[in-house]
Amino acid sequence: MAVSEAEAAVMEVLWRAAPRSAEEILAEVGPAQGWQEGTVKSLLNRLLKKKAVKAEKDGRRYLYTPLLSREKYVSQESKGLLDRLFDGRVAPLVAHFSEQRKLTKKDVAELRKLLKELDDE
Amino acid sequence: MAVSEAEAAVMEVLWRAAPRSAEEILAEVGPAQGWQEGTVKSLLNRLLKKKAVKAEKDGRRYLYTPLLSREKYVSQESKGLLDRLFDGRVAPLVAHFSEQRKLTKKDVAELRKLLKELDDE
DNA sequence: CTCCATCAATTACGCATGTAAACATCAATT
DNA sequence: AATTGATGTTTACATGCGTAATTGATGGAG
Repeated sequence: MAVSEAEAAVMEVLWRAAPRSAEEILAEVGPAQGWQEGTVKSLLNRLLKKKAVKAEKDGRRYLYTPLLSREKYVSQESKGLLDRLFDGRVAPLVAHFSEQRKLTKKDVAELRKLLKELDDE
Repeated sequence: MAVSEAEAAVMEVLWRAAPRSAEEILAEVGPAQGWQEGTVKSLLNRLLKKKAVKAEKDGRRYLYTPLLSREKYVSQESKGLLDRLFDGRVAPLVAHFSEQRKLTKKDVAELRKLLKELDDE
């Protein structure tokens, strides 16, 4: 079962710093998403069921820690999109953004650097 | 309302060639996805409701044509992923694929070419 | 004309999701 | 010990999705 988008918002908090209590997570994600307590609790429980986080007791409450790494999650999502829309190839994806003028100067500079580094191998 | 993944599979058929009848669409997408008639009809109707396709009567049946372009769909999906996972910047996305060794020789060659063309502007 | 075959439209159903209320537990306070 | 406040657990409910069966319309065969 995949981690949904709302669940991912909770994961993001945990990826920034963990372990965290439900209260801390709510404080960080609640306002931005307009969520309240029950919602965050539910998301945490679904993440537990999906083995994307684990919880350890800390006195009266629990502290949550990610089990699924951000790297892994990002990989899955990215690969999914790439396969579905660009036949699994990266260059067409970048070409797409280029056509949409979504490449900033900084992007271009970084891409150049990246390619140069690939050369030096 | 967003076009779902199953719906997108139907759109792909129409993007390849349109207008098409439900029967033709089924023939092309059914076997690959393991769908049968009713499923494809439902998806077509949902796409109609979402204004992603239009239908025009052709004798006893309908011919379907995309209203949503593939370009636009790809843009929405790509931008969504980019914003959610890479803070809206392209270079980190490519760096990610590079680290995952998902860049083929061909990708690298094409990226080089792309950057060169950007130079010539 | 009536009946059948062919399409499309409607309805259905289980599961995931987003969102949250209700309930349970338990430590701390009165 | 009883109450309260903080937390976590369970249940709920509307919506969307994947999948399909059922119903409805309509043009062609007899």
